[in-house]
Amino acid sequence: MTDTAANQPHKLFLLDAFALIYRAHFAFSKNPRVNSKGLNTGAILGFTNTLVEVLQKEKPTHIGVAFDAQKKTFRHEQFADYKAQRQAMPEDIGLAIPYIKKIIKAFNIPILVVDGFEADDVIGTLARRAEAQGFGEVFMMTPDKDYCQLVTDCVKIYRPAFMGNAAEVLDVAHVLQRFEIERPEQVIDILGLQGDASDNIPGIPGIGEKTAKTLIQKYGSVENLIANVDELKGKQQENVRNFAEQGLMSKELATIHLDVPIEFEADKLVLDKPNEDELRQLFDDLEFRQLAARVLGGGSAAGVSSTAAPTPRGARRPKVTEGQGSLFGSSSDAAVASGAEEGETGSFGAPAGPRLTLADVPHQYHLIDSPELRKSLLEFLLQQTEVSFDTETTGLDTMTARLVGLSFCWLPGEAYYVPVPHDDHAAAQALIDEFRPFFDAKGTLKIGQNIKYDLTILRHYQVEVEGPLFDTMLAHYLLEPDMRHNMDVLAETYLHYTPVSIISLIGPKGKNQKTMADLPPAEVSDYACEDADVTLQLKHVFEPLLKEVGLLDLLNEVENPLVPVLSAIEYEGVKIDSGAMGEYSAELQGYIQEIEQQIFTAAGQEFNIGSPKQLGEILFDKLGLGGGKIKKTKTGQYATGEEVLSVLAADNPVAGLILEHRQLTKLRSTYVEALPQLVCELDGRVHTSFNQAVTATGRLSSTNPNLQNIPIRTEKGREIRKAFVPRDENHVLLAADYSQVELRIMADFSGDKTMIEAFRQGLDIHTSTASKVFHVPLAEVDGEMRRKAKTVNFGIIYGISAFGLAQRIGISRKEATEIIDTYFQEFSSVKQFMDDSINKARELEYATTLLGRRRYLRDINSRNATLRGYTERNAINAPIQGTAADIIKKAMINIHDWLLQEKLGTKMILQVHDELVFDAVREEIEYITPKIKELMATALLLPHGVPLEVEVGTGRNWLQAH
DNA sequence: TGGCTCACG
DNA sequence: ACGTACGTGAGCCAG
Repeated sequence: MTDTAANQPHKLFLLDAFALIYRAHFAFSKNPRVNSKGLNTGAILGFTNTLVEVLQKEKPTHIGVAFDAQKKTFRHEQFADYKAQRQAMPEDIGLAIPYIKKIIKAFNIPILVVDGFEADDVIGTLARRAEAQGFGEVFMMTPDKDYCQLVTDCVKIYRPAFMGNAAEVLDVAHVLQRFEIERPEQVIDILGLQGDASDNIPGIPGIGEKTAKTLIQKYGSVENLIANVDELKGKQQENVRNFAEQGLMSKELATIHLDVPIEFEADKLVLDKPNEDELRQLFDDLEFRQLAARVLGGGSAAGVSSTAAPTPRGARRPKVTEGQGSLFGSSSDAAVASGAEEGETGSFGAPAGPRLTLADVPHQYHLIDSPELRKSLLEFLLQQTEVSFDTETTGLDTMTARLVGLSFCWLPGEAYYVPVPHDDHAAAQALIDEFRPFFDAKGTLKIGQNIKYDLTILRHYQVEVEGPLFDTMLAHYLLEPDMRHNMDVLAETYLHYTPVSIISLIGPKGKNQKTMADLPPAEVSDYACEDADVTLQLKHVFEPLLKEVGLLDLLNEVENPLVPVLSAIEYEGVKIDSGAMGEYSAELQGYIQEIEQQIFTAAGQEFNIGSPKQLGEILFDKLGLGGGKIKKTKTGQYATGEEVLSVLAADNPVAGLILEHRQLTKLRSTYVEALPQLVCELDGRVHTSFNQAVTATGRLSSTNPNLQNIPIRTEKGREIRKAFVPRDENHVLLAADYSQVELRIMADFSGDKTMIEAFRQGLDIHTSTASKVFHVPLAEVDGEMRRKAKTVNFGIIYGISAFGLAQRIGISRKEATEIIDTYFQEFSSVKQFMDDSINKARELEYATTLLGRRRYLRDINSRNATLRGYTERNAINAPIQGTAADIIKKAMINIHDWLLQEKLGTKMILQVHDELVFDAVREEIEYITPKIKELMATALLLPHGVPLEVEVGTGRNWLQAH
């Protein structure tokens, strides 16, 4: 009976199953978890983790999990379109549900379903009835904001931890603040007015979040608003009048019903002990080892299925997709609990579990530590057609790291580790030289994970590794461009194997962290061998997958051959004139202080100009700028971005001063101060890292420092380029730029006669566009028209919108629409191309470049208009931006090969998306200039034959070279 | 750590 | 009606 509820600190948790499941599924969508049977377990793991977390942390006394009824609910009958827009449940979720129900049952937690009602009605009703019975605390566990209408002093929302956010309890105060209302029930009125796109609740046209809040603050409810519709003005009045019925219906739909025919019987919801055997079986089937250890106690999970026989040595490479598990034994006894299992969102704390070592799986890893053994290893290496190798070093910075060891593997499960005497450079060099024949061997495929790192390390020992190469990181990048390509995760996902973590060897990050050099070779050996082994096995998984989707050529002809090119570029580095930087820093400092004083005087006080928060308060609260309409950021702060301040600058000079201050401090801290600090002491140059596996489109990115965003657009910024100089008097910088590559690609892909003709004639493309769009002869295009046309041209590549164009050139949306319409009349094939790109992407759910590189566009058919729009613009832009990336990558490979082949001293030192920079030997300039132009222009031929043009310049610094 | 702002193509 | 141009990386502030 329920009489015990009244006076004890009872704590009831009611979970909204579907809401939590959808969210969990989404959380794993970036790196899906698939077990060896091919089941996507993300939703199951996420949901179960949330459940376990709440059980362990919150210790509820009572609990229940509510599911939506399978049949139609009363809402469908009331309103035919209800949830009609919602996509069908993803297949993975449908498959996950039975498992989740089984898990809930194994926990002995009741499942609550009432025919004709949704989970929120069930939960709402139970919460109300629990409160009426004097129950202590009720938590509705859900990420769904509709529940805000139900919150009382006793009933709260519990939003579980998610994507790094801590769990959060929402009480009455939170709700009132968030919706700016007086009573929680008014949440329904807000939702009734503004609607809810995901549930297809229409609301009233023209009313969004802000208007809804304002109107409810004034009128209190939808009904009262309608009653006083006469007070409203213009279009708004019309809308409220015409859609009054729809508003009331929307309110009704948003209302959670509290009269579901279900009793609240506290004793049926008392938290019971789980059925451990059932849970163990389920976790075992699902391969949730970490979770099993956490819920059922350490070690127990690993012991369950240890009877599985190790895979015999002869049985190589069972296919993962067939659910066989990996070479390292059946997946259930090989992969033991490890910190990595729970994914990398960080939201699921992973306490240290029992960890088996490699000793528990079949492998033969050998330490090769004598001249005789090395000789013998080399002989074997030279007989192989493909070998994976890995370097162990003292750190991640290629400039300072020393080699500690080399590992090699050519048969799965069998690897060799060669320690390198890292404290004696001559001895290390001698040992590496022993293996030179292998690195020089042109017939041997060298396989590595992020092999650029290994190449650069070896380059410091004068070893230039000969291709062909195969990088598993890049292989995965082509397969799944928007995921991470960390080897441990790849091993988990594709081999169902958990590699030894590096932390277990060198300790956690901190000042006591060891390096590989601090450990005896015997301890490093297994780790190093395992890396080479896993890499080899990943290659064998990825290669057929790539072949299947037609990406193997792109990998073998572009990405892999680019690796040594980038390694060489990074190794060379760029010389920085630190003295010039120092002088410029002082000069900037002078300007900054001057402006600072002016700002303080204008503000009447000193404050931190760099703090958007303080700045906003000064500008808007103290000085009262902005005249009424003040933009805020989504976190509720005043927006103080460039856009806002440049508008304000018309009213008050302070805004302009702040913009100038921003610009100067940015230049100082990001470039002038930071760059000299990154100059390598050994050679006086900065060595950036080019990341080949981060962008969604196929471009490179540059970090540490980022040399792809060195200022050029403003005069004071441009100065910085003067400090990028050639290595010595005998060199100059040579910069080669593609002119308008992306527009040329679009002209070619669309086959637009007008635009192609303009490029063929060598016209200035923006002037030519202006002439067409504004209907004036070429000669009469003025600067303003050209500027606008240029913005339009860029806009086209990005998937133009009238709003965006209007914003950027400061015209009305109507004018922007007219310009775009005219543009599409004049360049009708371009319009056709954009439509085709979207339609093709709708069908395939990805877009491709000229070389077949893919960008997945899984939201292209989303019902969410904003998301869909964003994805549609990607469908237009990705092939263009990505093809430009394909082209310059090809050019880099060809130029690098040519420079080597001709034994020239000129070095490629930078790539900036459409530009290559060289440290050029003076005497070579005449010879190389036309060749570089030619190699860039012909790296790839566009299908319709639109020519690519390249501009080359030279100078004593990067600025002059342009 | 995430949000904001701003540097580049 | 909705919200609004594509792709990056870094420094600073605030919690």
